[in-house]
Amino acid sequence: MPAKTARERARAEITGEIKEAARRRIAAQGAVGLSLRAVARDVGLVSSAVYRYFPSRDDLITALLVDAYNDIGRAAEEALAATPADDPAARWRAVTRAIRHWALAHRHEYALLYGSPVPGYRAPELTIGPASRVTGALASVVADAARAGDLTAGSPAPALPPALRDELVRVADVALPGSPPDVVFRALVAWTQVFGLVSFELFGHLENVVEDRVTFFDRATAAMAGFVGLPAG
Amino acid sequence: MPAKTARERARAEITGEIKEAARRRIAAQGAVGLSLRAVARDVGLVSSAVYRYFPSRDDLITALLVDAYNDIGRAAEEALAATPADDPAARWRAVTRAIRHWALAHRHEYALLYGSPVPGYRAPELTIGPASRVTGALASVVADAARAGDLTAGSPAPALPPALRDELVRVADVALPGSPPDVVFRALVAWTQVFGLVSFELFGHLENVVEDRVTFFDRATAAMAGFVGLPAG
DNA sequence: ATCCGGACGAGATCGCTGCTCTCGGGAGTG
DNA sequence: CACTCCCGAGAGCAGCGATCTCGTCCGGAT
Repeated sequence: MPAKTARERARAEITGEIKEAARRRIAAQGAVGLSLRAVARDVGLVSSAVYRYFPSRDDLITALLVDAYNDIGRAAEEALAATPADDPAARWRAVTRAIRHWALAHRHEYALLYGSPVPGYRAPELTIGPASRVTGALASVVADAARAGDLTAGSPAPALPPALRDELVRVADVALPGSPPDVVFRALVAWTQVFGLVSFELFGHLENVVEDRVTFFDRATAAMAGFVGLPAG
Repeated sequence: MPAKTARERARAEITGEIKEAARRRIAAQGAVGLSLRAVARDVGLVSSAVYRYFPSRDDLITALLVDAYNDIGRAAEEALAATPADDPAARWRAVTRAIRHWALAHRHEYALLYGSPVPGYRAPELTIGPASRVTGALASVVADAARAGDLTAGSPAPALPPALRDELVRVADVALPGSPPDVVFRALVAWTQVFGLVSFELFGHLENVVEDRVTFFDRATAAMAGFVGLPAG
């Protein structure tokens, strides 16, 4: 099957060059400032030629979006794989740290993924797979600990409303198999906290508030790990 | 001093019309799609005339940014004022609910404030005042409870590193007077959680995860109120 | 009452953008 | 060898932000 014709190879190569040039321009000026004509100039093409490879500017951005989701997802998964399985709190910190690290190294791509959505732009279905890789890495930390019976019982929370409870059971089925709704709930809260914190740091809302970002982030994620009930190894 | 000349009145009025038209267009298509020429057409001006009122498109956006910060800040403060002072947990929920409510009613303006910053655009100093109103409302809930000695002691956290501790003391001085560093730390974590959750909901990251957003949000903020140590009245 | 400076709106213009269409050449297929 | 189809170039369109010039008219000072 990989009997590629010369045409196919050339096409794949130029597609890659276009994406690479677009990535560089996004890193420099952000996604909203991405100019298809500038990308074309970078790769030595005339602007109309780029349309042979991407039907529109949005499709080019979508391709980069998928790549970025896979990239941060892979970073999270690698961090997970590199951390001993018997220390759930350390695993949580490792994954969240990997997320922050990737975000700092790819500010504009992170903004593309988790910042304001482009108005009128609806993320195609094919993005949800790659998008869930990061979340899956975070979820597996909690799910693994829950399955192993390692979670410390949280402070007794008031019972969740039945409707929400049912929803969380459904979430557990796909993302945190074996976790009770209460754990799913806490995991979701911690999940939003992580990205809220990273976004605040990247988008400048921590300016004049916290300067030692590394320490603060580590402490915050550790605290949220405690909130979820992940025991320190 | 308010002896406005006809010119000044006309100028203020047209400035307001331009901002109002721009607000409408932002509500419709978001800030990145804001076209100065379209705004000019809306108010019956030629595009170059708008430059008599705003030196550039960015300055127009900045004006709207300040208005939006003040708007969400006022919403938060009003929610605070309308809630009995003796129930810290309820006050926290009220303020966070007001934030979410405003965000849902002004999606694109919220995205302008808390989404991806416009690349190359540096928020002028004059935005930081209005920007801190929301944060101030949230902070005062915690600070008031702390001053009143109402905070339940959190689970014993490991001592904060001295450098971070000093920073948090400084933060307490300006935003949470009378609160110990540990409380400031928890408040900051809860703060990022609130905006992380709102942003995730607005930017579509809760799609296919949680559908009953209202209940989930209320439970999440209640849980974070507990995390901070705010007692239920 | 007159006069002059400054504010203001219109219009033209520049360089840029995303996107479409047409044309010509060359590579792969029969 | 002939045919098809892919691909790049180029021209062109409408729209954009921004600048400049040119009349006009308002308002305060003389």
